[in-house]
Amino acid sequence: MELFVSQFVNKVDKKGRISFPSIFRNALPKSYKNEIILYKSLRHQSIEGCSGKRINEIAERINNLDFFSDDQDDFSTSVFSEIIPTNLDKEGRFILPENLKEFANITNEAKFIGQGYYFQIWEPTAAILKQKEARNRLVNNKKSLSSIISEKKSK
Amino acid sequence: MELFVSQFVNKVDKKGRISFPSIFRNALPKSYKNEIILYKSLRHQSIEGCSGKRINEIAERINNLDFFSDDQDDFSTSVFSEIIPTNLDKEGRFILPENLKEFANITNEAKFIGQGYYFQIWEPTAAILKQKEARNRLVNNKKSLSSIISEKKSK
DNA sequence: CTAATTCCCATTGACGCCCATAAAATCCCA
DNA sequence: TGGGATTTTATGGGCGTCAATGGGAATTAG
Repeated sequence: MELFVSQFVNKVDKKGRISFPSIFRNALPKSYKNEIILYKSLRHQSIEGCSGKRINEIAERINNLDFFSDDQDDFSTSVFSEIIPTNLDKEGRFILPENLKEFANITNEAKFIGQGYYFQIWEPTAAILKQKEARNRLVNNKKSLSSIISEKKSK
Repeated sequence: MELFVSQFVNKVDKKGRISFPSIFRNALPKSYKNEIILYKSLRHQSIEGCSGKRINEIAERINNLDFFSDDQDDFSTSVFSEIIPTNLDKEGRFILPENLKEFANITNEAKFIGQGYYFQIWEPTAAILKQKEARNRLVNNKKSLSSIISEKKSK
């Protein structure tokens, strides 16, 4: 499966449009081209997004939670009721919904951050802070990193 | 698996391109020919890189982390947003991204250093210093080297 | 009918594709 | 095995295409 990787700062134009980065477009599954799913991050003041295909996979995972658990209900509410399916135009742009822009403090520019199977959209300055923190945690935590990166582990 | 070995100094041209050494190209997996992944080294002021295949293997492990964990988000940011997938042209060259060049103080020339499963790209003068230090540490520490080698044998 | 959204066209700069050359490495045959 | 012939590699540069961006026209929604 293709991954969302790397990072890009793009501009929001007068009409509220912004280009979805080219290599992110290429990471969308063929059968879900031209569609992305947006939602508020549960952890940060930022927007998150993914392909329609991934939403279906998440639905499965949630469905596998205990049917009567609070988690199941909370996630159904938080995730499914809040997601915003969005279409890309022929130039690969989409309209950033006003309430999401406010939530993430985005005005003229936004930074796309690849997260593998999903992506995030940040106000550029806030994104830099977030990345520094993540990198620090990584450096101070080499042991757990190496267990992820090292060759023959897991599986 | 093929390894990245030996070292080469190549030139950065006006367009910012540089040749990926021929024997490094041959070390790329067939299904990931023409693609390399670049990122800032966590240890040094240098660039590191690997094949796309390796990144996909890491992605799988991260995706297997608890879906709701903070670690999952941290790792995704630190790994996926910081890597830069890059294509080789038909002559085996690629564009050295400006921010990575700055990070490693590279201007006209760069030194490729094979590290086995990955490689490094250094400003040539800095590379010489680094290699001397590494060699001195090894020579002053033969005992631990032999223990590394015999460990491998016993596997 | 007004406002929002999509379509279409234009511009600019970056990048990929192609061709060319010189030097180095490899081949090959007497 | 020596040395010329061929292939590969590193490098340079022209040019077409594509991505990001802007804005007018057309279309849809309410």
